[in-house]
Amino acid sequence: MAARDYGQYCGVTRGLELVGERWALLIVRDLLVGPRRYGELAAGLPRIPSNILAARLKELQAAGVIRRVPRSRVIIYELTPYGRELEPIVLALGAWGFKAMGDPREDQIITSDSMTMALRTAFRPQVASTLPPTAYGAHLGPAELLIRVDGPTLDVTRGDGPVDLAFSAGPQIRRLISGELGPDRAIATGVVDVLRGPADLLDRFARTFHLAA
Amino acid sequence: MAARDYGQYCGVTRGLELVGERWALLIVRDLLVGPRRYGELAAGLPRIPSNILAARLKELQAAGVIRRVPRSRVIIYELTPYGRELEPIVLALGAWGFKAMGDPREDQIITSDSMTMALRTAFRPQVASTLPPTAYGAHLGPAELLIRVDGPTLDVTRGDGPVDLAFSAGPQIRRLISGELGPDRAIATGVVDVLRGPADLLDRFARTFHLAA
DNA sequence: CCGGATCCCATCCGATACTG
DNA sequence: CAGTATCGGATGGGATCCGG
Repeated sequence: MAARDYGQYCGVTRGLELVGERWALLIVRDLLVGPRRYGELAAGLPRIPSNILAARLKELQAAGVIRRVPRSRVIIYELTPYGRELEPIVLALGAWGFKAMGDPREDQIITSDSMTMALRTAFRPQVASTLPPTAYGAHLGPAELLIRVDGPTLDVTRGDGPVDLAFSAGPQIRRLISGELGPDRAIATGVVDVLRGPADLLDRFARTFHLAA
Repeated sequence: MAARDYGQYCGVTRGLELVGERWALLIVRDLLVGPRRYGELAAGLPRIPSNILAARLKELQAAGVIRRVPRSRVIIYELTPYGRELEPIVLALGAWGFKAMGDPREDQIITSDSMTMALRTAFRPQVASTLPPTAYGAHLGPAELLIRVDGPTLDVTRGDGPVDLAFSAGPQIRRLISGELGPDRAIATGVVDVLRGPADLLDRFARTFHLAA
């Protein structure tokens, strides 16, 4: 343990010792969406070697950040209350990193958990409160998300359901979230493809989810 | 660059690519206190190898987080506005890590920059507003800090000056900040040693600086 | 000195293969 | 499905060296 330790008695160094290793905070990010099985985590982090995932899970468990729960023949990993306290930090880091996102590269993928957290980051509860409850079905690359906004509360789940507006988009949806592209231009340029429902609901979506770039 | 890249198009991964490397966020932490020279950074991060420090400075510079400023024969590193936006994240991570700090080990040191940031994390402006302006001189291991509280504003600098209360303490001061130890018991047990001024001002200090454990 | 660059070794990570 | 085992290459740690 002395090797990876920073040798300082300081809250920041302690925090980094617990979740500063490569991949660790991304595991936390995905677990913030919900409990996950080993294979689900591996699928959501496609480039993580399995030995690293196994090692991180053990370390995070030893650090009291996550818990390994055997549940009816399968093993589930979930955040402890202490681990859940990382949520504002992960969201803030996501908002900070969002500003440095350029255009997507060919080899960069979108996962449903990362998009879910991005939506939570971009969600503006006070704006949403002024708008009628709305359900969106977003097909974002391989992820199919059901986004339900009701007043100041947001609920994002995987899968399908009844929606007011269904659309598909690629990584370029960032430009809609950042306001770089208006909803109408997003549709005109093909960044967003409306599948079902009135296209002007995309404006409501863009006002509900916004992140500075 | 493809090696250390996470392969996802996501704000969190982007943020981690910029400041997620080992030591990077600690360099940011120290620069949040103020601009620093190479040697000052090296002194504040005693276990960092010089090649790593040099490499991180270049990477952070390329990432737009810090700036290298030649100033009258010496080179100064300082945060860019974008880098300064990391402050709430570093403070939040420090508060989170604070909860996982046990008792200090022999080989763990305290630096003045890390203590300065810890004080900023623990500072409670709304409490301080109700108290008279106060200057503290804190001798924390090798760090001598001049802590000036005036209403909701906090100013921490290195060095000496006129103070209302001067005290010295070691790493155990964490137990005072966390409330685990009351001011009187902190003095009685020798955790805090009052050097000058009325000892009851330590109570004011403890109310001004508090962090949950 | 200050601000690094270089070298060498230990450790960690990534890719793939394998197992209960 | 949930991990271990293994191995080459990348990265970090520590010491030393160099140019201004």
